[in-house]
Amino acid sequence: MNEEMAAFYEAVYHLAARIPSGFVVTYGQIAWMLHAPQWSRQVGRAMRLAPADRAIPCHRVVNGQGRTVPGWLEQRLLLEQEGVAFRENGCVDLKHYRWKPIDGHSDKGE
DNA sequence: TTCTTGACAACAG
DNA sequence: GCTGTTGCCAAGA
Repeated sequence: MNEEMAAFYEAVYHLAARIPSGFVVTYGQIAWMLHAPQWSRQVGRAMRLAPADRAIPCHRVVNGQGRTVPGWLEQRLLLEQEGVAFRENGCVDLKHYRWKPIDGHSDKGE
């Protein structure tokens, strides 16, 4: 664990803590925001190591395919309570619930 | 020290 | 659109 890694983890926690209710973000997007798209896996690892002291809504973080964490059914329930709709296959509509810290209403494409 | 695993993303079928 | 395989980087045994 280097200082850079620790800073990356802190950035992940800080960003995840900014996720509003009713919206979700992907691991890859978080890594992309931190200028480290190759560290998408480390984002997921940071979430698993997410300390309760930060009160991080890690349940609002899903993978790029919109699928929830296998083995963690509670995540789906929590998101449903937030207002996020799930498909029959268990995937989330990232097209409608993907949170953007830079812009949160434009979805026309660019 | 090396090998295996993992809350993933991207590409192929 | 969904499932399966490959590659990335770090942590654990």
